[in-house]
Amino acid sequence: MTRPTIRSVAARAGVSKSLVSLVLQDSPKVSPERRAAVLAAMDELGYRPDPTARSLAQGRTRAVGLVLDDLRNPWFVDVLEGLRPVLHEAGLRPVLAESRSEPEAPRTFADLRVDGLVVIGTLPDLSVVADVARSVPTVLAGTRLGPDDALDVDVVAGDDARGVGLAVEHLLALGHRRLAHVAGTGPVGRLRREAFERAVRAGGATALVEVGPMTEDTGHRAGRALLTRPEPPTAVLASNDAAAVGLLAAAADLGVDVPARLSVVGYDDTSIAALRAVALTSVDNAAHEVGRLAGVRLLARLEDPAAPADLQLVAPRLVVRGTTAPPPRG
Amino acid sequence: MTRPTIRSVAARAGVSKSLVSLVLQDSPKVSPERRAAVLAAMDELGYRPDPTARSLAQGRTRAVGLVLDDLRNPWFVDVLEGLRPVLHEAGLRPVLAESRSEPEAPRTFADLRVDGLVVIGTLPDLSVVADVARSVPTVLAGTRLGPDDALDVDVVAGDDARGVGLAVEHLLALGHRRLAHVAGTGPVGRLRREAFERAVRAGGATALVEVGPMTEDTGHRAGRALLTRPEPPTAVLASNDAAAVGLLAAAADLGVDVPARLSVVGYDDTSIAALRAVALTSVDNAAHEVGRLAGVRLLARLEDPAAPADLQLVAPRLVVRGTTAPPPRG
DNA sequence: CTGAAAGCGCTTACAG
DNA sequence: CTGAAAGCGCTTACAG
Repeated sequence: MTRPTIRSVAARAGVSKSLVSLVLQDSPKVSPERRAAVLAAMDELGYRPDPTARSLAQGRTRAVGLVLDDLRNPWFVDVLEGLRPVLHEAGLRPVLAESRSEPEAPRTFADLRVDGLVVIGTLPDLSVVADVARSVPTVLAGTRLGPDDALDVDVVAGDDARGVGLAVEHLLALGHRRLAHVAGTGPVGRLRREAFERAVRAGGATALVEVGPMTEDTGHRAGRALLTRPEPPTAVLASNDAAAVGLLAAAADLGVDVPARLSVVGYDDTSIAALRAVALTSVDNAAHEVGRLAGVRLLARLEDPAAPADLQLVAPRLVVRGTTAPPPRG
Repeated sequence: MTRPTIRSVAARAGVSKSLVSLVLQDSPKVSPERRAAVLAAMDELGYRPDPTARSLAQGRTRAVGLVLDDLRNPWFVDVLEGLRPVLHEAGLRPVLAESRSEPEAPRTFADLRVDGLVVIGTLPDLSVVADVARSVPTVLAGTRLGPDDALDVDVVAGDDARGVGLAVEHLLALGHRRLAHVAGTGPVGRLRREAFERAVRAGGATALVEVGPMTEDTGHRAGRALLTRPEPPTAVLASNDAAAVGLLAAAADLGVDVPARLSVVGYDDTSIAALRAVALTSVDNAAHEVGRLAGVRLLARLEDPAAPADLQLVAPRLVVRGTTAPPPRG
């Protein structure tokens, strides 16, 4: 009971092997009668084409490698959700890898002969990607290139300058005059930080900055540092939601009431922000849309590999919840 | 500038095509000198074997399909982390799919000719898996078979009866006498619920039960229902951490202090439980170990497809944090 | 230990 | 519209 092949289908339908192949490819050169006969034979035998053989013959796998740094970050999953339907519709099948546990993932994908590569979020090191991008069409989603990245690829990302601007404007409008930022590292961290300082300065307010990896722990540590200053800030913008949650914990530790005495804003609007017990005001970075556009971009790139690399920014949106309020009086 | 193949490598090394193939397979039949020559040629040409061609010739893909229901549930990611290294060491490459967004994933994997399949966590419907498991070696990780599942496959899961027992014993030891459980659906939900009722009864205490899908929302709703009863419980065990977080939110809404007036225990000990702002007492379901053992089980199954199906239970562990305490006096 | 040949299951020109 | 042939890049007996 070996698997049926085009050979057995052809025999059963009383046609040649290549006719079966043409039917598989929906070729218009096949008469309706023969097509019906072949389809019937396929059905009777339970035939399913072997993608391995097809890939070898066609020289393309119809697979797209998706690399993200950390499956635990729900933001990545949002991007994935926007991306997946686009690939699916194009008959491409996503294959996922987490670079944190498999740093060589982009190269592995290249060896697998994927048709394209999408890198989601900021990777600690882009050099492997730079290498692979020379032979595989590649799109970066939800991250930005740094000045040192020798990489000429399409990029789709949230407009961080605007997102930070929205958050700062919200806080300024509430009346805050001492604002702090827990900044992340990497190109995105730098962009957000610069936008923060620019926006706060433009509002004539004071900007404090703490820096660290975008984790709960960083937020907690930064929170303690900021809140024990002689003149603590009345509002903090975190580099992401995890850091914001750390800030909230630090405030709780120190008996600082949020939002009465401290306003906190997160970034990315992940599911953690929406938890009732957290209710974090956060910048929705349009992850879903970033994913969708990255997919569209990759398809365009597959069509026209020679087109110049493109940078596309998606407008973010501020989601106001329970952690922001006017500063305490006096 | 076409990719190098064994053909070009052979030409460069001055040997035959098949000799190159033998080197690729680490065959002991190759003389050290020739092997060195071939390896040098590969290196000079930057040769990487084509896995597509290899799969077609060998009739195996060395890929393992991993199906999970929801990438957002961090518990799944923990299982993945335990599983991945085992597969990696065996030269198998994991391919991930989320059944929530791709219900046909198991069948897709079968069409791709994966060598094996691991189903992680509870799927809403196992019928597709049952179908695929007939032709593809399959292991279920972190879920249990229901009485109606016509499926004869290996299962590796946390020992839910024991885990629930640990939680209930903890609460009884603290002095609680009115315990509630927010039960989930499916085989796992049923197991946990039965274990809860058994353990509470054995302790001579009163057991209340609310049922619903394992979400924050269910926890929130159940919390309101339980806490507004004439005689509310003093402790609640949730079916998972998400539901427990919903419970915490309901308690906060109603001004019920946790843990002074209500103890809450979660299940799975996900990263949410460990957040400082949550500090949830939870049952560590040994997700990592479940993943590891599922991998080991799959390898054994690939070795011996005829072996009888096996059920393996992993001992859970209670992680006590800040949401449990003795009941209020009086 | 080595080399020539057939084959894995499909697709792709190419001649009818 | 159809059929016979070659080829995708490997592996696998098989004869030397």
